Amino acid sequence: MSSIKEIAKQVGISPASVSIYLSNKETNRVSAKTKALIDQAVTELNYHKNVFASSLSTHESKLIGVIIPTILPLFQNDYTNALLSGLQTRLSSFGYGLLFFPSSAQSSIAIVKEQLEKSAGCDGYVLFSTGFCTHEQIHRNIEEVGKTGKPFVTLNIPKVDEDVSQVLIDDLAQPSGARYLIDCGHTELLLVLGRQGGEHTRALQRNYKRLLQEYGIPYSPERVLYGEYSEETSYTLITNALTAMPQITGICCMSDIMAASAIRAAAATGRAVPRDISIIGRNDSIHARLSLPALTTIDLHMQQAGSGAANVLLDALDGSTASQKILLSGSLVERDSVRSLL
Amino acid sequence: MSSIKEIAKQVGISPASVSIYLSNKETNRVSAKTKALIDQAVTELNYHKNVFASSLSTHESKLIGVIIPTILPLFQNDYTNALLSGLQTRLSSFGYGLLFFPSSAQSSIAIVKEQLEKSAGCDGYVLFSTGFCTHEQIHRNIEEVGKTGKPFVTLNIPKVDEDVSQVLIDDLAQPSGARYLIDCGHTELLLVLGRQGGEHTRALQRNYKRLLQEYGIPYSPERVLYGEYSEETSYTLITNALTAMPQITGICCMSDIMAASAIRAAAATGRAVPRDISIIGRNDSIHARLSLPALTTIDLHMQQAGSGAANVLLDALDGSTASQKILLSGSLVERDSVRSLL
DNA sequence: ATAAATAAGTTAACCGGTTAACAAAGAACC
DNA sequence: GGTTCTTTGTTAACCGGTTAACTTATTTAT
Repeated sequence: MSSIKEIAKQVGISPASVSIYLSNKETNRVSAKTKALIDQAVTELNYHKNVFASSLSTHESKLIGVIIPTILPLFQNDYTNALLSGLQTRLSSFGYGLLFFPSSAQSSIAIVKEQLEKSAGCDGYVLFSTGFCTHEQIHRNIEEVGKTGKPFVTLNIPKVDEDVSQVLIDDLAQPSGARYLIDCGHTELLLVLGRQGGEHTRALQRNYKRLLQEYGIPYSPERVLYGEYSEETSYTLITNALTAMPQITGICCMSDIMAASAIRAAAATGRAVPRDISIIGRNDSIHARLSLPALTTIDLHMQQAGSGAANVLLDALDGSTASQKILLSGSLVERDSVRSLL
Repeated sequence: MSSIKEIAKQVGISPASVSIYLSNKETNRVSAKTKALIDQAVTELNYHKNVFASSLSTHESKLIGVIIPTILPLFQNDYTNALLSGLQTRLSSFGYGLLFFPSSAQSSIAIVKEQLEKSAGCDGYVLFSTGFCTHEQIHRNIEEVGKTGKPFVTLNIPKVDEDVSQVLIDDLAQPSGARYLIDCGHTELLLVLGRQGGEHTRALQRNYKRLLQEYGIPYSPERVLYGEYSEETSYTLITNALTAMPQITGICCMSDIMAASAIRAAAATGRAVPRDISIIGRNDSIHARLSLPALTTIDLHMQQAGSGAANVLLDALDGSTASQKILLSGSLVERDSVRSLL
């Protein structure tokens, strides 16, 4: 590893001059001749600036820490990937890199602590909430990240009172899909949720109950499934449910993956979609476009949420101290998996 | 941001002692009593070790740089995500974090250079190859990363002569799917490739030609499509191709996404899969399991490749200097999208 | 011709931790 | 009682870059 000193030695100047030039190529404190010599030495010695040394001095690392409290492998989840994608794209265009920390812990809170442990030095953080986080844990995690004193945004988190920047997706807790099915005349519904105990699931379920009440449709627990966002679990559960309850005409799923599984489950139990049964997904991920029939779904604008979070963070990094709350609404994407009964 | 000095001051000892304890809690150079005091101060002052300062001293950052030469948003690609997932999971369990650098450049080579520019200080690198990389660029990129002197692994890269560690997927360049279709009696084939010019696509195409020759099947360019790994592009191209060439009975796709699109295209042109037309995918991603009929596909074991790469890197980080080449074979996963004509 | 401004560069302290080398006090040993 | 070993620390240099303050030589202005 060549250092700034070696460059300086080769050119025959002081390390300071090299640093001055390298951190601002337009400086007029280094002559054109010397600049050229430095450039040459940089190439010859294959010099790359040590970010760590540099950050240590400048107190700026151009690195954002990503805190995702999950025990599942990363990069395997639709929601998170879309969010990350939007985030990365935007941050990257402002010169910021992303940092993912290791963690061997098992609980949401311990993971966050462990990841923060190794992260001091980042310019800011993005805190995700996942299907593993309970209400209580979300608050603790926000508090923990807050203690770093660095700017941060929370993402994919149910609305929270704390005075922190957050990008909220209005429809995250809204059973908009179910409402649409009801509006299309369906009353015999199946609701496929994520992970039992997770805050996302709980909030959605709460509002679903309220929705049924509003329409005077009875709520029955056996019509609520916990598919755990997994295609296998949801396929099995839905297949069983459809067999046990042939009167079902509409399935509202909390994710497109589970909705795609629902299509398969419908086929497995001899039903055609949407003729015999209507299915609605959520997220408008690629699965919605690929499945046959293509899924009617709620676009949660996850990618936009990611870039929105990046914007908020960028503002804070820029010195803005006010916490921002960005509210995104989901939108219905009508495709071919829902039939109106009216 | 509290520092080690503040801890030291509060406890009334030298910063060195704090550092000694904090970098090895089992040390016997600090008394139990002092240890407790330090722990207390750490909690009270909410101290987190500055990784950068620490790495600077120890020349170890526990951070791996991920170099992905693409201009597309990250985390939106099946292949890459599976690879990253395997990589992250394994590296994480050994305490390594992942670093993604920003880049605004447009060419594969410039991106790699720019990302390396900001990365000195990582303990090692993972170099991806993408559909954007030509043969020439892949070599240049390897050379560029090699110049850092840090251990690195190449991933998702067609076999390369250089003496560098690489995880190879044997089937990356093999038209195993096409061979299977032919073995099932299909001779009127459509090949759906990725991006024209990309090395992955080129290698596969070359070997596909050879395969047809081997079986005495004529090769015709209009039966080769460049779907660009995109569901829309491939859907349009395949729909058109099926309309123009009704004799086609088998479609071999370079990705599951394109295969899923092929199913939709088949439906759009009035064909049933696999009755009228057989379709085979590649990667065994979630799309293969979700589509209806479920896709017969080639499992490339991407996730395993990722963790394999992590292992190789871990070895190198551990001091092993020999470059390793890990060879993974793809395996056929038979589902419901291919019908035997024999 | 002289003062003031500019150009080009240097010195040295600092960022926050780490670690080799050293030190002082008490315990253990002969 | 003197020597050696432990225990529990400290000092100071260093990692690689940055930057305020300073210096010297050269222009420019008056």
